[in-house]
Amino acid sequence: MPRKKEKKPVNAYHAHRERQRRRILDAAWKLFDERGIDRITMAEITLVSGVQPSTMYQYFSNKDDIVWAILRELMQEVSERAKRTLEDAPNAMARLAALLDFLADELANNPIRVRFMAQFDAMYARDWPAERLMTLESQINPEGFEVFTEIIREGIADGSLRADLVPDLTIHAVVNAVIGAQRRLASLGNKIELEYGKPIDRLFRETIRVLLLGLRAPESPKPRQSRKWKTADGSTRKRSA
Amino acid sequence: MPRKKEKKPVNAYHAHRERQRRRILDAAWKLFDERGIDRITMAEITLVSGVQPSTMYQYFSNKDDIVWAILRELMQEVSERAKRTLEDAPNAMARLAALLDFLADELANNPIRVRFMAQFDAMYARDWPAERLMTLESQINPEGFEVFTEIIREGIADGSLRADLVPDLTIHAVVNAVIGAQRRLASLGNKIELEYGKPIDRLFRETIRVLLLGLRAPESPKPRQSRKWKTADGSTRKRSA
Amino acid sequence: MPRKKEKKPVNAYHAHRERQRRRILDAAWKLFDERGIDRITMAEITLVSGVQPSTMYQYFSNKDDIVWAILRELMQEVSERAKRTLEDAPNAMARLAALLDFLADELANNPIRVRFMAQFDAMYARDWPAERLMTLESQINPEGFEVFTEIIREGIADGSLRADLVPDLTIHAVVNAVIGAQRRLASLGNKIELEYGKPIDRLFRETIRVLLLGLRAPESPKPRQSRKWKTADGSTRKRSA
Amino acid sequence: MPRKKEKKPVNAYHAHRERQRRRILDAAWKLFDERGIDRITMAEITLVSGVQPSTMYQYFSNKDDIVWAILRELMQEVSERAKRTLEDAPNAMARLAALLDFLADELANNPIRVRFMAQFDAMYARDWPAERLMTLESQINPEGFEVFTEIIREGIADGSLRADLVPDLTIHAVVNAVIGAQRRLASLGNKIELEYGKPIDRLFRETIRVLLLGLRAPESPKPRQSRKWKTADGSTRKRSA
DNA sequence: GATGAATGAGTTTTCATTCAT
DNA sequence: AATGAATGAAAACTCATTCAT
Repeated sequence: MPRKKEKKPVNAYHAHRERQRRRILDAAWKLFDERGIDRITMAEITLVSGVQPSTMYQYFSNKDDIVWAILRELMQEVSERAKRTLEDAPNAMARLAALLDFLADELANNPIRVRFMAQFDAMYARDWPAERLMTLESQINPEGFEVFTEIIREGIADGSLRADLVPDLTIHAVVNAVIGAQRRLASLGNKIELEYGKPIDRLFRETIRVLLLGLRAPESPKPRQSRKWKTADGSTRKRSA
Repeated sequence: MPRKKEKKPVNAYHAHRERQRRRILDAAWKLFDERGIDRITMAEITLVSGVQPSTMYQYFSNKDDIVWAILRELMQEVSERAKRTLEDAPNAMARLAALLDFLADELANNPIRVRFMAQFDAMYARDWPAERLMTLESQINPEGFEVFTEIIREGIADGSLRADLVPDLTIHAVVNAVIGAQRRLASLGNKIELEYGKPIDRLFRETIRVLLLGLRAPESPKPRQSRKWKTADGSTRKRSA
Repeated sequence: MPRKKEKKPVNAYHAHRERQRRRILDAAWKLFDERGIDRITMAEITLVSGVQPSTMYQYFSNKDDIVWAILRELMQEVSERAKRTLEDAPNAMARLAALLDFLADELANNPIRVRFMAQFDAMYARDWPAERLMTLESQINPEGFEVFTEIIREGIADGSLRADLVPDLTIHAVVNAVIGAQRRLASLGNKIELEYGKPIDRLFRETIRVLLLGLRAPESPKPRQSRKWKTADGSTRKRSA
Repeated sequence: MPRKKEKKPVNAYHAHRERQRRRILDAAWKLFDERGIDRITMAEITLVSGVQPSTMYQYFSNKDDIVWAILRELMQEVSERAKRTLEDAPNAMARLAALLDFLADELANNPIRVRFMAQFDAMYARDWPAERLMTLESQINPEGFEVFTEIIREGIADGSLRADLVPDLTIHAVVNAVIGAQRRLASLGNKIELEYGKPIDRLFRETIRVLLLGLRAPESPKPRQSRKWKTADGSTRKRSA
C-alpha cells in the first residue's frame, strides 16, 4: 500500500512480508491448538516460527493481533464454504439441513478450526468489545444473519417448518445451540467420549437430528427424502397441500 | 498426640479455618467471574480476600486447587437443586422438561455460576485429566448419568417420546447441546444480545422448546400435560382434530 | 537442670522431653541422609517427626542446633568405639592398623554416619567457627590427638615405623587422608563405583594398605602377624632383636 | 536466513556474549568461594555481576548451569596442566611423583579451585546423575583413567613400584585418597591448621610422601608375592635374612 | 508446655516489549 | 527490514520464625 519502492521491488517486498506473516500465523495456529492460546507466549511463537521477537513486532503488535488475524482467515474460509453449501439446496428445509450438516462436517474434518473458535469464544467473552467482532463479521459477510432468518421464514411459508416458530428468535436459538454443542464437543473431545461413552460425531449428529425434528412442521404426512448427507431428516417436498 | 484436643478447641479452630477458607473462595469466585480465571493471580486473590499470600498457601497450594474447590461446591449445589426439581415431576416428559427448565432458571438467576462452569470447561479441556472430574462427579453424584438415560427410556415406553431415540445417545446429545448453549449464552451474554438482538433467556427457552418438540413423539393423539413451569413448548394442542 | 517441679514430675517431664527430642533428632537424621542437610527445611522435620513447628522451637532453636546435637551423639559413639578398638591392640603398629581398620568398618557398616560427617565437614568449612568444634571435641575426648601422635612416637621407638616420620605431622597427614578418603567414598558412594569400577570398600582398604606400607619401617626382617581383622597388615613383633 | 551475518558482526556479537558470560561466571565463582554455592542465590550473582536477572537467564537457566560451566572450565585447565606435568617425567615413578606434586601445587597455589571442587563433590553426591559428570569427563579427557593405571603398570614392570599392587585398584585408591585429602584440606583450611597446628601444605606433602613410600618397591631383592586382593598386606616374608 | 495459625522477607523464574545497530 | 541483547515488572511459591491461646 505505501508506495515504498517501484513496482518490482514492492512486489518482492510484499511477497516476502506475506511469507513471514504466514510463518508466524502458522506457528501460532499450531501452538494455539496444541497448548491453548493463553499458554502460548510470544517467545514461543518466535521460536517455532523462526522469526526473531523484534521482527515479529513488525508484523503483529501483540498476541491479540495474531488471534484476530487467524480468526479473520478462519471466518473467511468457513463463510465461503457455508455459502457454497447453501447454494446447492433446493428449498428451506434442505438449506437448513445442509447448514447443520456443514457444521457436523467441520467438527469431523476440521476439529482444530472448531477448537480455535471455542478458544476464541472464551477470549471474546472477556477481552474484546462486541464491536470488534461485529465489524469483522460485517466485512466478511455483509448480509449478516438475515440469510439464516430467511430460511426459517421460507420454511414456515412453504409449510416445511412449524408455523409457530419466530424466525429471528428461533434461528438464533438453534444456531447458538448447535454452535455451543459443536464447540463444546470439539474442545472437550476425548473427555466427552470418556465420560459419555459415545463418539462426538454421533452425539453431534443426534443433536442435529433432534433439532430438525423439533423444527419440522408436524403432521406433514411422511416426508421422505433422498439426502446423501449422513444426517437426519431433511425437507418435506410436496407438502400435503 | 491424637487424643489431645477436646471438643471445643477443635470446633473453634475448625470454625476459624472454615471462615478463612470462605474468605479466600469468595474473593476468588468474585474475581474469576469479573475478570476471568486466567487473568487472576494468586496475589490478587490474597489482596481481595485480605489474607497474606503465605497464609493462603496453607489453604490452597495453587490456583487450580481453588478452582476445583469452587467447582465442587457448585456441583454440589447444582446437583442437589437438580434432584429436587426432578422429584416433583410426575412422568418422564415432565421430568425432562423440568430438567431443561432448571437449566434455564440457572442461566436466568445464577449466570455467574454458569459462567464459571463455562470457564471451567475451557480449562478442563486442556489442563486436567478426565479422571479428576470423573472422580469428583462420582463423589457428588454416584448414580451418574443413568438417571437421565432412564428418563428417555421411560418416555419412550409411555409413548410420550419418539420411539426412534437411542436413550444413552440422545440424552447425551441433548444434554451436551443444552449445556453448550447455556454456557455460551452465559459467557457471551450481552455480546450475544447485541449481535442477535434477543435476550439470552428467550433464546435459551426457545432452544429448549425446539429440542423438546424434537424429542416428543409425533402425532401422539393427545399428549397432555399440565406443566406449570414457565418454559417453552407452546405445543400445538388439538392437532389431529 | 532448672528445678521446675519436684522429683517425680521432673523425671516425668524429663522423660517426655527426652522422647520428643529423640523424635526430632531421628527424623532429622533420616532426612539429612536421604536428601542432604541443606535441602531439609524445618517444616519437613516437623512433618516427619510429628512435632509442631512451634513445639520444635522449644527444643532446638534452628537447624544448626539439630546438626550439632546429632554431631555430638555421633562423635560420642565413634569416640567410644574407637577407644575400645585401641584397647585390644598390643603395640603401636597394631594400634595404628586397628584404628584404620576401624574406619574401614565404619565405612562398610555405618555409611550413613560417615556421610553425615562428610556433610558436616562441608558445613563446618563455612558456617561455624573452629572453636565450636574444638570445644565439643575437648568435651568428648579431652586427651585430643595426643593419643594418636603417641602411636607414631611409640612405633618409631620400637622400630616398627619408619624412623624419618615426624610424629605430629605424619599422624595428622595420615588421619586427614584417611578421613578424606573415607568421607569422599561414603558420600560419592555408587558414583565412585560407577566411575572407578571398584567397590568402595576395596578401594578404601587398599588405601589403608598403601599408607601402612608407607609408614612401616623398611627391611623389617620378618614381620609376621596374627591379625584377625580383615585388613591390612599389622605389626612386627619381636623385631630386629 | 542463514547466510545473513558476515564475519564482523558475528564476531562482535560473539565477543559481547562471551564478555557477559565471563562477568557472570566470574561473579559466581567469587561468590561461591566466599560464601558457599548453596548460600548463593541467583539474585546475588546478578547483583555482583551487574547484569539483570532477566538477562542472566538468557545465559544460564539456573544455578546448576553455572556450576557446571565453571566445572568444565576448571577441569579443562587442570587437565591440560596435569598433562603437561606428566610429559616431562622420564619414568613411571617420576610421573607418579609429578602427578601428586601437581596436586600439592594446586592446593598451595590455587586453593580456590580446589575448594570449588570440594563443593562440587558435595553437590554431585546428591544433585546430579553420575552420567552427567562422566560425559563431561569423557569430553575433556577422552583417554580416561587409563593413563594413570598405566603408570602403575609401568612402575611395576620397571621394578620401581611394589609388585603386589593391583594397577586399577591401587591407582584409584591412591587418587581417591589424595583427592580426598586435598579437598578436605582446601575446604577446612585454616580450621585444620588451628586444630592440627600444622600448615596444610606440609600436611599434604607428608601425605604424599607416605603414599609414595607405600607404593615404592622395597629396595633391592625383588619381593615376590602371589596375593591378589582383599587385605593385601603383602608383608615381605623371609627377606634380608 | 503445646498448638495451630499467621506472616514478612525472600527467591527463582517468566515474558512482553524496547533499543541500538 | 532485521537482528540480538536487554530488561522492568510481576508472578508463583517457600520458609524460618513468632504469636495468641
